[in-house]
Amino acid sequence: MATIKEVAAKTGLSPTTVSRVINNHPYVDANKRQIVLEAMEELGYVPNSSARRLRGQRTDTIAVIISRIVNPFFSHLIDAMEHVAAKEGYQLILCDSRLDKKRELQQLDLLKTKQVDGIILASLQNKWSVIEPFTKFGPIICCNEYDSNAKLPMVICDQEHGGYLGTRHLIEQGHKRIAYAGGTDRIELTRDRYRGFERAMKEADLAIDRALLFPSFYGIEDGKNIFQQIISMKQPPTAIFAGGDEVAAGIIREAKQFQYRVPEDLAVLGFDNQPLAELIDPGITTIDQPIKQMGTRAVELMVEMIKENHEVTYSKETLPLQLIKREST
Amino acid sequence: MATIKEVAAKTGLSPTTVSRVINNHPYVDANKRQIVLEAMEELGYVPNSSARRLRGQRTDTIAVIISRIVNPFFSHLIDAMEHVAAKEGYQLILCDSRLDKKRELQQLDLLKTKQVDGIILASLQNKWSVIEPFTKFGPIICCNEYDSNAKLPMVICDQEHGGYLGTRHLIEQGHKRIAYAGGTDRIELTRDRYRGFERAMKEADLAIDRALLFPSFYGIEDGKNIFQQIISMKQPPTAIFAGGDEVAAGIIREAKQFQYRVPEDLAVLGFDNQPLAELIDPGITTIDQPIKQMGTRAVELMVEMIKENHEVTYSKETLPLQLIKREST
DNA sequence: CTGAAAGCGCTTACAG
DNA sequence: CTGAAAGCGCTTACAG
Repeated sequence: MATIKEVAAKTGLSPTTVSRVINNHPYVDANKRQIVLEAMEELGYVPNSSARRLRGQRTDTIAVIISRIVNPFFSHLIDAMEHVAAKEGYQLILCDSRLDKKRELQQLDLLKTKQVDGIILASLQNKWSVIEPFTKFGPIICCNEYDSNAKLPMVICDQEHGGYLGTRHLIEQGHKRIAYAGGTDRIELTRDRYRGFERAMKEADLAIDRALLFPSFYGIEDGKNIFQQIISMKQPPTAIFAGGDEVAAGIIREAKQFQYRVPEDLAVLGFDNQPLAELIDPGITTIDQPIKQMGTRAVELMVEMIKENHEVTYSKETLPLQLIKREST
Repeated sequence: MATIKEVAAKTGLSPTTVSRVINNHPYVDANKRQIVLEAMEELGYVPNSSARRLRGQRTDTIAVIISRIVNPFFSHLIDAMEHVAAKEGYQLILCDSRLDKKRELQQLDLLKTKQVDGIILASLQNKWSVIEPFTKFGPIICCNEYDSNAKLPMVICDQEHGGYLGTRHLIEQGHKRIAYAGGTDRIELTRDRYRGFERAMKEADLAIDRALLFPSFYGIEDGKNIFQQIISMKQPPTAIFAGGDEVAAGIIREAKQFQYRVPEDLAVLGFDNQPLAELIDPGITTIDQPIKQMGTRAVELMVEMIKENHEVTYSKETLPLQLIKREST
């Protein structure tokens, strides 16, 4: 690759001037600017990004940490984020923690090693006390998942309300034995959702049967397993609130396989409003998360922080969740 | 951030020795090694990656260019690739071209700007003549999509055979009026699939009605639109071979909405064997692509090329495709 | 408007 | 086994 020196040599100008042209500085003679531009073109010159980063102390790159790229929720979030990032002149680096604490830690190191200007945590594996030391090295914000101990800016959804909305809907449909498969304590997001579930149940004077609480799972296979457990219960639930549409879809699929009618024999409620929810039969009643808005806002906030050299302090933007009624309930 | 100099100062050793410890060189006194390690720990030292890259002329990073991350095909491909890359000590950068030539070109520039050691093209927007000049700057390989003019290593699937397999299956089910919605000429991959369709039709002495050929589309909405077109035909097809499972799912969804029975009134065949294909009702008969194997192999090949300083020459590994029979045909 | 010089933080021959 | 020096390719005060 040609270097700035070669461009300088070819034009008879100094590297400084060439650099000024590259960086669009004012105060470069229009004529000389033209000459430099042509020389760069001819030599196929492109600035070496490592050198720029080393010298300029910025990378124009943002890392996003998620926990599972094959989850459509995350791929749509990434899609939305990338869109804004590109518009703002930033590159996005996708980091998949695969729910692994050590991997997340390695990915946070990108900030220390100066590979990125900031990190958006769309999932959260480590505790705040572990993450906190990294905030010294650049902006970190939460988007989607969160930890209320964390002194970080957050762009999140009102999960408690989501849990409440879904549960109340099931109750309104006449259900009294309601299973909950969103998990109760893995992370704060699931805890808050569960609190919404609790609130709705309490409001309706319904008891929560601990036998009907399932850990939070992600995939289709998990949904199938949950149905298998339900089918073998002496007192099965009449409705189930799943932790995500994929889980809901797995439950429905397996239910149909075993000649259960949805929603008559078992009502199923999802979460996320993924494209999938509308595709399967019956369509999944679900809680819509404003993914695009959340991703967009998180990147905007991050760019702002990087540019303004914001220090990282607590702030919280909460977006609303809404119920989408379909045929599975 | 602490620098190598500070570590050196703290230990009373030279930066050279510290560097040797960082890079696990032999010939460092075991004792001193220990001292350096402790100092790094205490200072929270992490090497600046831009400096390393600039000096070492390598990034240990590979870019993968895809055309649409929300396509489950690509998110699963990325997932498989990331898995191997991490194991081999490489970082993966996800580049979404969004089917845009200019964006793809910018992403190819990552090689020139030395941000990555190599590029895996999982989709292809530009012609070979446009891509060719970039091969001077580092290894580029094709994975999934391809261009047979390209003098590049490729890891691909036998698309012609896939098109043939699916079509023959529909013919065996007794269909004679078969629609094809995989596109006929956008890219070589779709062209080859279409050639398989043609071969099967010809073998069975069936005519291809041009009115039943649809461009290649991607999403659920496209599937719905296709069904709308079919429903308004005087001589509608009895079966349709879609370009992907999402399109097939869209067709099926819309068909059911209009009281069409699948497969009795319209048989639908997909492509990819995405999780979706098994979830919806009826399950989608589809052509399975060995995504994991393809992604794994591509990264292995790339790592090999980077390490061995392979020059980029033509080579081709073709993986087999197979028919998965479900209820939609 | 322009250029010489210093320096970002590393690693790699080279010499010992 | 160890260190001084050069240099990777840029950009940014500084001086003019």
